[in-house]
Amino acid sequence: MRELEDMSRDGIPVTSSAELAGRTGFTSEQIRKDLAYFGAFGTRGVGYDTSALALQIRRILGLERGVKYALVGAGNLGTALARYAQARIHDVVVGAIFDSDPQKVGQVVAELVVQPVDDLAASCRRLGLKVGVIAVPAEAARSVLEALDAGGCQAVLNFAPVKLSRPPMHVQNLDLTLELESITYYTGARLVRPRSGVEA
Amino acid sequence: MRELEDMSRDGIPVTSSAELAGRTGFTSEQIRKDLAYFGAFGTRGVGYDTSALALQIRRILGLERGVKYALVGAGNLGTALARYAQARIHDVVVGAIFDSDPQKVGQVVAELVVQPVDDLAASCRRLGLKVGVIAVPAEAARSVLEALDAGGCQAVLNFAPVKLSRPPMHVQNLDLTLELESITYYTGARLVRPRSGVEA
DNA sequence: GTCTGTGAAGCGATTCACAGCG
DNA sequence: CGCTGTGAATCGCTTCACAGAC
Repeated sequence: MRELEDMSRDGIPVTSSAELAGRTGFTSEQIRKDLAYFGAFGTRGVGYDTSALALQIRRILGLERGVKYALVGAGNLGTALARYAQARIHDVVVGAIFDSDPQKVGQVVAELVVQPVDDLAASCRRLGLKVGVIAVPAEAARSVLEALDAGGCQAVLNFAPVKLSRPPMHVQNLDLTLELESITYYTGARLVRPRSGVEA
Repeated sequence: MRELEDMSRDGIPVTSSAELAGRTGFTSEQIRKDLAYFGAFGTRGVGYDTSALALQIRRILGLERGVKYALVGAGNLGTALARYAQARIHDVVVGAIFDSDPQKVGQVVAELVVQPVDDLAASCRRLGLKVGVIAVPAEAARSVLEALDAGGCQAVLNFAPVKLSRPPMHVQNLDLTLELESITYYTGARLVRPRSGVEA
């Protein structure tokens, strides 16, 4: 979607799955197959209309009407996420920020006043927030998830280093500490050798 | 590894793949298979020694001798990562922080003085840093990767919203904006319906 | 001729199922 | 008897290859 929008902005009206492949690192078949799950968006013998396809993907992702999410945790990571998103993305935007620390409540982060976590569920309902982002310590994560559920959130991105799950919600766990710890595996001096072709 | 260390700390000396499965959300076969790639660490009929297995995994990941990494970008995300890691993880630790902004250079973040990016390659070599973390804007990411390569880094975690790759380095791309944008897909009101069983 | 959309083949990863060992 | 370690079966995703549309 990003490449398509870049191309459209640069005045390139049409592209092919092969060109997109070159720009994204996926294969052309992969791109065609993925699109096929949702419909047929190209013209045989020609390719894809960059702006039209970008729009379709926006629609598929549900980004049409700018999504607002509940950001829980106004610590370092939470603040980074709020500012980051505010600066870079236009379609996904922080709708409200929450924190349990009375010191943080009332402060302004990314143009929003930090709310007490106790209001989380109620605020989500009132503002109609369907997406939550958890950026709190591991211990607090589970209860935050429950509050988001109670507030009617359907999708959650969890940055706390615990694997959370709560059907039928969609919970995406993104553990940065894990990421940092596993990357070291790819450091040259291997101390334990895998038995066969690992190395993915 | 984390569960094992928790259990060991809590005085649980032995566990089974089934118990680990329950605690982690993986299946027991998955756990056994994964371990099998690297050797045989359990005792049939008994299970695994929690502390011994944790140690083996540490060794496999190369976490034995605390890894230090080069953190490039002392912005919001970079700062969050530095403090985050400093507080939570003990085995993976920031070795040096770099930024291109003269205003930031010289400032202290997570007990380290921010260095100019121009010194990146040289500092990596001097300090023997093999892991790099990129937390700079998209435009600057590619040149940072090149500098890390020149500095002898072998594994890189890239937070900039561009897909980077540079064999034979191992580059892990972790695009938070992408993560934020895709999570919205799982929001109830689906506007485009997938053709078959998507929904992974 | 070009490039999409898609059945069919291929392949790696997960799951099954059980032999082997304590 | 319990639980690991592992070949075999299965599954689903990726790649191939080509018919169909322009």
